[in-house]
Order: sequence, then structure tokens, then C-alpha cells
Amino acid sequence: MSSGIGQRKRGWVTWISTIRLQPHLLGRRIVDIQITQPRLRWPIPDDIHCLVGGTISSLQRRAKFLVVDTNRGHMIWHLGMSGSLRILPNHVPAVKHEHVTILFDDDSSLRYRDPRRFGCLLFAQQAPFEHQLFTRLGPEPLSDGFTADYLSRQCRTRSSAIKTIIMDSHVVVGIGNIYACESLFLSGINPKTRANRIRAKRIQRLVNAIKSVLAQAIEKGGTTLQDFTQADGKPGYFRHSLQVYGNTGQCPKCGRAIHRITQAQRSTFYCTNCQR
DNA sequence: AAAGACACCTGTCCGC
DNA sequence: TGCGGACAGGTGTCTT
Repeated sequence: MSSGIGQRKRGWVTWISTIRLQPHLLGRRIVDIQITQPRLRWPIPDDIHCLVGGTISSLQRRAKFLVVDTNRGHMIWHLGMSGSLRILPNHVPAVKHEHVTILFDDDSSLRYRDPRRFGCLLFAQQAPFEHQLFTRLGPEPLSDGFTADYLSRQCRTRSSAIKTIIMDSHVVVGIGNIYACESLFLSGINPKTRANRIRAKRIQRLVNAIKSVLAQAIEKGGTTLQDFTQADGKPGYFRHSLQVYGNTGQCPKCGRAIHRITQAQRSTFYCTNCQR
């Protein structure tokens, strides 16, 4: 067991965490659950303690939720903005903002740290994916279900800006602000364009761009920015690949100024020349 | 039904 | 140096 495994969250780090945590969690028996701060996005339910004595059988991911399956029920985890999961030996003391510790029978423990507490830990006795959080979600962006045809149909009846549409988890999951900006830049689409006014050919370009941006981000270990770089563990390196997000200088394609606007209470970065 | 505003939270950064 | 305020973002919920 190494000193730090799991990861901070940003975009697709949940996906990465699922893979990385798996070998350290499978087959572990839970001997105790310690909660120092139950007030996350929603309070951690008391019945989470039903899991004590259970053995972890599998890990699953849907959207940005991590589901940990045991023979006594399921944990549903979301890392919010600043959450991270790490496996450490029990004797390593807790750090600030470490809200949950799951202790295992081999003297290791899973630690959940989340300074901003935008994340959550929920319990499901059975059928975790029947939880309300999952029932109305759109397809996974890297799956075969996310096609240009599908997105076109979604856009047909929507007059909102395309950026807010691709960030809507009921349309497609997993596209946060950074990846929305990058995908629109790569596909040459102005983020303000009304969804129902984009032709099929450009929708196809957008779908391709989304898949490409996400695949690259996963490959590079996610994106870590500013205030997250101080956290322990290695940062994600996708930050170095960002073309427009956080760019207050010039467009990497045409050299003109990158514009910054606000859409749906979020910053949008784009090039008015390359994105129309 | 759809669109938009708002809330939650804290570390960081900036200006005074 | 210290302090107050703005800001960042994922996503459910409320309002229009």
C-alpha cells in the first residue's frame, strides 16, 4: 500500500479514482466508520453505519458518483469540487477537513477529505442506481449512447445557450465548466449559440470534441487548478493542455484576445473569431 | 416544460 | 501585516 492513492476531484477524477481505489478496497471488511463532519452537501445518513461488518465487493461509477458495493448495502459518494479519497494506514493522523474515515480489517482506512463540503456520502440498502440521483441522468459522454443524433434531438427543443445544454446532467453527464469551454473551443462553436440553431454537422463536431477532450483529460489524470494544487497527492496534469479555460491572453489558434463572459453564473472563456 | 437564479462552502487572491 | 470582500465551481431546488 502506498501513502496516497485516491484523488482530488475535478472533472473526471472520479473516474480515475474508481480505477485506482479498486485494488485497495476490494475484499476489505469494514470494521468501523468514523464521521467527524456529517454536514456535507446533504447530511450523511445515520444508517451508513449498517455497513460496519460488511465486505466490499465492487466499485462502480455513474456520472461523477462513485458507488461502493458491500454485502450490507452501498455507499454513494460524490467528491463535489474539492473532495478527495485516499487510502492510508490507520496510524496516520487525520488532516484538516477529513470528514469520514472508513476503517478496514487490515489496519488501512479510506479517508474522505473535502474542504468545501460540496460532496456527499449517501447510503442505499439495495439497488443504488434506483436512487433518485441517478434516475434522470443523461448518457455517459464516452459511451456509444452519446451520439450526434442523440444530442441533436436534445437540442431541437431547447433555446438555451449550447454551453448550458452540454453542462446539464439530464442531457449528458460529466461535463463541467472547464470541459464545456474546451470542447466548444475545439469544435469552433460560440458558447452563446442557441442549441436549437446549431446544424447537425456542427453538433457532430461538438460530440467528437467532447469525447476527445474528456479522453485526453482522463489520460492526463484530470485537471487541477489554483487552490487545489496545495492538496496532498499529485495534481492532475490536464491543466497544461487547456486552450481557453482561464486564458486571459491570446487565442492559441488565431492570436486574438480570449473573451470572458458569465453564463449561468459560471465563467465562459472563448474566442469570438474562432468560435461562431 | 423550460429557463434562469440561487444556495451550499472555504481557500485563495486582491485591494485598502 | 491584517482584514473584508469577491471569486471559483457541481448540481439540486426554487422561482418565473
